[in-house]
Amino acid sequence: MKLSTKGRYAVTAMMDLAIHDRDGPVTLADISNCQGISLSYLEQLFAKLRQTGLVEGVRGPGGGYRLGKPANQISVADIVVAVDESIDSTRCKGNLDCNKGERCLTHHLWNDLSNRLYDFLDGISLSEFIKDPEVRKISRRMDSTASRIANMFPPVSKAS
Amino acid sequence: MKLSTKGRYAVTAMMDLAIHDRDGPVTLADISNCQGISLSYLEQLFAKLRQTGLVEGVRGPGGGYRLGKPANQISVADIVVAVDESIDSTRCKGNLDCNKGERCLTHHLWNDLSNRLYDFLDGISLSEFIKDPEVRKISRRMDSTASRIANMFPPVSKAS
DNA sequence: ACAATCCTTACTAAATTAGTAGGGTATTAG
DNA sequence: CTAATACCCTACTAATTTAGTAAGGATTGT
Repeated sequence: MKLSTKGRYAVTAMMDLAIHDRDGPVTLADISNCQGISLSYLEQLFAKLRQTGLVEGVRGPGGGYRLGKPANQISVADIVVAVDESIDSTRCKGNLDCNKGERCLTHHLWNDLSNRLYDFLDGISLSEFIKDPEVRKISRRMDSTASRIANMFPPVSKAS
Repeated sequence: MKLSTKGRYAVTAMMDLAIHDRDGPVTLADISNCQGISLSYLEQLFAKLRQTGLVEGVRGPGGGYRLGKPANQISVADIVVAVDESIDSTRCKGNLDCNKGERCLTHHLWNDLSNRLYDFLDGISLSEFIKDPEVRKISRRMDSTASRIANMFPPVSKAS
């Protein structure tokens, strides 16, 4: 388990997708504009997200990305793992005996913690965040302005 | 909140200190040997740990490091924050309006998550790990075999 | 056809992480 | 006192990761 800016970008981008899920696909250009990172870097991240089925690309005009699964089936851990390849937990594996085997228990402890952290993040789904009252408020305001646009690009059927 | 190998080194090192707290100070050389990282790098980490009062250096022959506070008053979050300076959460602050202010809510959401993560890690203290049954078992075995040696060479045995 | 958008690859620059080197300072056993 | 131990500090380097650039495809709605 590792958590860096890369993971943060991925998680916030996925939040964005979750919030606008009903309004049709979200373009990377929008996210790039919002988060202030380059389009290409986002494309790298989304390549991984797509490979793991977390997002689904929609090509052509009016296209973009949408969630690959329902928001309540996507956990924060899923996202972090998809983009932030995990840490190599032990260095003294096998060849080194770690001070006559006695001290290796700290690695066991770390694994313990790492698992707990994973479980914690795995218990938080994207859908939880949309329930946040403050988000609902803002989101509703958005809907009124965006729904007309959404009518021009109506909900595309799941062509897959 | 950020979590990298640096944080892992610090946390495992602190676990080591917590386990051997009764046996006197733990030397960086021992930890270096255990974790397979250089002494100098450890010294850099421990400089930060010392500055935040998480550890206490004991100089002279037989010296080393010990916990700066009782193990139950040191959380994993404390350690991670001490060595892994936190992520800069927002880029579009102030000058950039984040898509007319609408999309900035993802940053709010990230903060929300980040706080939850912090609280989670803050709720895990070092003393919890020592209670781990498997650790107690190994730790006890160590004590019995090493305590006599430890009495002759008070700090720790590094015989080979 | 055309433009919007995803998709892919290759390369580069900046930042961070990890490690080295070498000097110093405080402590204490003998 | 002296020497050994071990903390403390600064500066440098190498490796890795992060972030960005560039350029070109592929797909699809209008």
